[in-house]
Amino acid sequence: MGRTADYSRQSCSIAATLEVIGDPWTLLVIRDAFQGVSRFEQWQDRLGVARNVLASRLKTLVAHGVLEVRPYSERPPRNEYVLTAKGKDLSDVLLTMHGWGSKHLYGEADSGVTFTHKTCGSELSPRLACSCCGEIVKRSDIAVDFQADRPTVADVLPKDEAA
Amino acid sequence: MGRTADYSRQSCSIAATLEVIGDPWTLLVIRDAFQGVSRFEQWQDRLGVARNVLASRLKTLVAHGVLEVRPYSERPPRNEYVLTAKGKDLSDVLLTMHGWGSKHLYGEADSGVTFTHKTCGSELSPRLACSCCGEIVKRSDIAVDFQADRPTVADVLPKDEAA
DNA sequence: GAGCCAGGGTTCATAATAACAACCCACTTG
DNA sequence: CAAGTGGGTTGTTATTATGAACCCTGGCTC
Repeated sequence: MGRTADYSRQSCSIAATLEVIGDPWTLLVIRDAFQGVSRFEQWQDRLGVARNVLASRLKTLVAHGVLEVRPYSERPPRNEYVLTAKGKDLSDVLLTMHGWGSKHLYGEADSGVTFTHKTCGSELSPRLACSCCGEIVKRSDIAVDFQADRPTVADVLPKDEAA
Repeated sequence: MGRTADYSRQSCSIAATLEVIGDPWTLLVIRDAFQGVSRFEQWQDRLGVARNVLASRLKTLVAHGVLEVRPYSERPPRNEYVLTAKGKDLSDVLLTMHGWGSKHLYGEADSGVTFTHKTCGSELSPRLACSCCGEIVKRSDIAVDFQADRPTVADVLPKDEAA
């Protein structure tokens, strides 16, 4: 579901990732979750997204294991949504996008949020490093390898469940 | 234009970035551009996206300075589209998304493409590093700073031009 | 215990997009 | 000069998102 576009015939983890987080509003929902938002009304207030769309996005993020439902009240039954470990791992994606937007759209760190790297005290402008050797990766140092006959996005994601 | 969702009232470089690359198919267009695709028919064949949608995406990517039109033939007038420096800087976003998808959707490197870090020879699983101190960034080492009264996405992006 | 409020949704009708198919134009090739 | 190719545009139809209204559970207050 989500956007009309159907990436499921591709065999690519970028396409698969977009199948999970590529719907309109989804990444902003996740961004807000990193800033501590966990309840329906909070997201609705901050984003101004239509309530049915928000409900649908939360549902599919839960289905994909990015968010987790947690009841925080029994008597009036109420749920909140918190990031799972899988969801928290999306921080790199958000930071990278923040870095690109700050550099190329806003002029360096003029948007509403900046990140400070606590251990060195400087403002964080993230670069990619190789987890193996720790070196910062240059585009020219990357070789792309294609493999044939890999599972498609459809093979790898849960069957669609949205209402 | 693009997706119906309108992020332009926000003041956030993630939202601004999504305004540029958040439309359906857009990131896959860019992914293919990194793999050497530069012509209309190539994208159309690989993605299966509707031709009018593809034309619209290329147009807005050019308008945002991510792609650049370059005529490669005069006599039958023909254009190709190549990544600008700004566009090439999106490699980090794609690599990060690839990393997340490989780890959490495919099981480690089982998707169609992998990246090798040439200088150390290992398969690249990208981590974020601080450009200042070079250290790999842990989520817990990041402090988030909010500023008030920053320009909104609408202030920062060119007026919409799409057909 | 009637009325009102809050949180967390669902259910419509309507507007905006994406999909799909057909068509067009400028050549090139046989 | 008929057919083909690259790069689109122009419809029409199917899907989404928007927006507003409504619902349900329960608490609060008078």
